[in-house]
Amino acid sequence: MDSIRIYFNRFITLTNDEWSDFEVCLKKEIVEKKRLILKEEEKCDFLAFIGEGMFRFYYIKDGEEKITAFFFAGDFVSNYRSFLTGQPSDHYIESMQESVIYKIEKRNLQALYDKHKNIERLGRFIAENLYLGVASRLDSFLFDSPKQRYEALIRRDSKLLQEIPQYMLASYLGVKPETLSRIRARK
Amino acid sequence: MDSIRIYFNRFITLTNDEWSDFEVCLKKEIVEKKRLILKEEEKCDFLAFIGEGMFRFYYIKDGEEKITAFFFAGDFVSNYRSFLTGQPSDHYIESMQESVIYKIEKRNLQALYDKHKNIERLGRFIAENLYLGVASRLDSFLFDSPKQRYEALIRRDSKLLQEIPQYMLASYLGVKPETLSRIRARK
DNA sequence: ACTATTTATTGACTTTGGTCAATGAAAATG
DNA sequence: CATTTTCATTGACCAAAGTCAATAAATAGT
Repeated sequence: MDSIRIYFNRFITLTNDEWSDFEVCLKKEIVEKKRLILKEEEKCDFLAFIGEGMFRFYYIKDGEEKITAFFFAGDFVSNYRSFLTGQPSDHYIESMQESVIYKIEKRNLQALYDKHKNIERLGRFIAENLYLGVASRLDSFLFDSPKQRYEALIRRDSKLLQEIPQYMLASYLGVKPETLSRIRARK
Repeated sequence: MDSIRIYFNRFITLTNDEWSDFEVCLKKEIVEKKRLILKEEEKCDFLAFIGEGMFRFYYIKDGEEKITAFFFAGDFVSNYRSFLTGQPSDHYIESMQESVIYKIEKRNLQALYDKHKNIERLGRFIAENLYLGVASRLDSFLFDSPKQRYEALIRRDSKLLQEIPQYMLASYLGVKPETLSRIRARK
């Protein structure tokens, strides 16, 4: 469990006191491949820190799976919108490999926010970080072509290319599998 | 100045003590129409609370203005990415009407974060709120057509339609003015 | 190793939004 | 109020992504 503590130093260094309070709220779970950890209509009452593995965050529109995001080791996976607002999720979260996650429930996190100023700050850092992620993804959609998005993706995140089937990448890029195949062909 | 305090109750109720510390950091500015409050390449070291007026947040690509967001009374306007990361802005922020803003500088806000737990929390709420905004905008781009985006826009935000010229709305929706005109025509 | 299933590619055609240009309408300016 | 400039609309054409369908390649299951 202590191995995941270092991940948090990216955001903030917690004292031993703060960390031990935090740690008792973390529930470790082993998740098999292709398991849903959140279903549509469910309220998302947790953040899950990914120790190992990866997840996809998708919803279904007109019978088709639309992938909004992927999450990897070191990320928090959650439907953050549902988590924040209490509204039911419009997305599914599915493991793409056998994974290890550490869940923290909303009510526990809120208690920690109340108790420790530093954890309140950690919560801010997490929100700010998620903001930056989604903002830069929005940017790539706003005014780049699918081809540019694909090229930016392989430049930044070659990990994605190796582990994720192409039709899922296509969905993530907002195009059809045929189109992604053609983008790759003309090069 | 007190009139803007009530806006904050949307996020959190500050004590008189917290508020007075906050208030002294707010610098009121009257901004004429079509004034840039942030230029490209500048570091954005402030959040500006909008008391009156509206702003557009845009950048220039291939000589064309691309509008990423609009901000209205009650919003915080800023290049939040630049504010958080310290990187120079890739966007401009321009007033679209004569406006009244209350600026708070990053270093002052950080001092307030340190001093008052409640303001630290306010900072979290602001980040969470901005996250929700950009996430729902990303959603509309991910898998809706321009036509669906336009219709969603007029359903939610008819204010936009009245005050904003159509070619700016087009840019905001990610299409050319001609296309938006045609979308409106076929109905 | 063989089979069934899933995933990726390719072709022909359609749809949609972009481009360029002309025209009309509205708003700003003097 | 007249003129200029900006903004919105429309048409003809183009380019890019979607659709539908066939086939090939890769993967999983037995």
